[in-house]
Amino acid sequence: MGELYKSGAVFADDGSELQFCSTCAFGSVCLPGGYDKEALRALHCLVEHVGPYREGEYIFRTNDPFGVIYAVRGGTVKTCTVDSLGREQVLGFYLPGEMIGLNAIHPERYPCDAIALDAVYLCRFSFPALATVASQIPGIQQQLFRLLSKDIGAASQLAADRSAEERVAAFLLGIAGRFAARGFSASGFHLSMARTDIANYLRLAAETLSRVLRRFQDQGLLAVEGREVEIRDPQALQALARGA
Amino acid sequence: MGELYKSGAVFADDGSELQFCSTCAFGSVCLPGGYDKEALRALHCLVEHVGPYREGEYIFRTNDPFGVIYAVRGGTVKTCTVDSLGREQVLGFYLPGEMIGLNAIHPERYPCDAIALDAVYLCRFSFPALATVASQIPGIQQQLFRLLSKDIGAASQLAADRSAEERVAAFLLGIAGRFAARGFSASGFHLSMARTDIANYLRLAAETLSRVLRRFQDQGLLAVEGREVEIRDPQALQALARGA
DNA sequence: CAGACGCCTTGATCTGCGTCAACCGGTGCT
DNA sequence: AGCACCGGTTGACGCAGATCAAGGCGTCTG
Repeated sequence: MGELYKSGAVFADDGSELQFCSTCAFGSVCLPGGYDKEALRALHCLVEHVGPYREGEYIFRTNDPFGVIYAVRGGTVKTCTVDSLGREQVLGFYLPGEMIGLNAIHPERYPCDAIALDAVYLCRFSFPALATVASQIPGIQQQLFRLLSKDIGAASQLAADRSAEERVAAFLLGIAGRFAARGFSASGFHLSMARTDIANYLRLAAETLSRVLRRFQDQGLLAVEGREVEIRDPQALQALARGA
Repeated sequence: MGELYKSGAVFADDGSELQFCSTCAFGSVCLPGGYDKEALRALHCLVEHVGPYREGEYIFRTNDPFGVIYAVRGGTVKTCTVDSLGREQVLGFYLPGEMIGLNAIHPERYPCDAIALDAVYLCRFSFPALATVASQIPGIQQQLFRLLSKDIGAASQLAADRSAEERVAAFLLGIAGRFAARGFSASGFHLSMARTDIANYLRLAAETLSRVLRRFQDQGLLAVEGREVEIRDPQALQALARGA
């Protein structure tokens, strides 16, 4: 396995402003060298860097009034709801470059908790301010629409009716792809979330997740050691994820 | 049971333009008498009325290139995907006043099929044109953000890990609430979708849905007769939906 | 009008996954 | 060092809901 992902919190490599932005959700519209300098300036003057949040800290809580959205700069965040009789439901995990809080626009309150899973650094955007900028800069409005639309797709994906093996395979490939998109290794990586959280996210019992991982490992599809994962046979996993 | 909902396709009562708009997703920003006359004019000149689509007709298909979104004016639409081995997954049902196609913005292709369940009338909006209007009229941009955000919530709701009874109870109350929001009866209504579709949407077998409905009926929570539903004890259903 | 087909329901059986229980190794606290 | 605790794994068992099978009813078709 590689080195980068073993060193703890996931981060853009050298920590410079520029590197942060290259992994960010707005990267495509506001990277220096990209065609939209104006967008870059506008965003840079409305973003606030916040963090670090420590493991277990809340970034926002269910029912907090909505005002800001966040982009993850470093670390990992989970969002979850807890229903009327205390059952937790993990809604998502967010890696660097991903956006949190978009599901709060409609109810105007956060409909879930957001919790740091390790040391978390964020960019905070006032949503009203961002909306104003968006109405002046089409690229940014467009990007917001895309991000929102993408989240609908992600949630529908989760809602699909699939077996334990399909879900686990799809989850691992999904994570791998997201790491790859940020320039990390897609074959070996560190999971910053507990088995419990992954299982909950996949709507499985932790025991079931454990058994599926063992089975995959016995079949040589991957190697798992604690939270370190190495994908050995992505083709076969793809096939499983699609319901072979 | 009442009369209106027995007469077939669901529609705003008198069919006038004004009535259509009062049930529409943009109603709140563009109703005459509302404060934003400008928005009203802008939207009215970019909307196209289309339909009727007949039962079973496709409004769009998976992988069609994205260009337009639709608001339902009359009738009911279902969206669904079919996975690599032909398993269908119903993603949603859309009643008058609801928006279809928002999940296509990101991939720039429709990620699902949209199929008419009865006689369907739609308002069609070119999305690029709508985005342009949105950047000039804050209320419309805001409304689009809200609609997108709402869909994330709806999809997450569906993804929640709940028992057959919880899902069915929540579904019926959800439909009732949406009818009520459009000015129809919340206690008695007509389902325009087949049991198969509802079951699929709820990730249940059709047989399970049938049994749960029977049980609810035996407990006096509701009366079902084919596709006619009458909610008898909304309190109790609420309790069940929350996982009593 | 007869037959066929689709939709829904009901009953019997099967099974994937949840639940319960026990155990292991690592980590932090006293 | 000793102990408690937490996260993860494994095995035995049970159950909610899927699957299989059959039958009823309404509608379309020839």
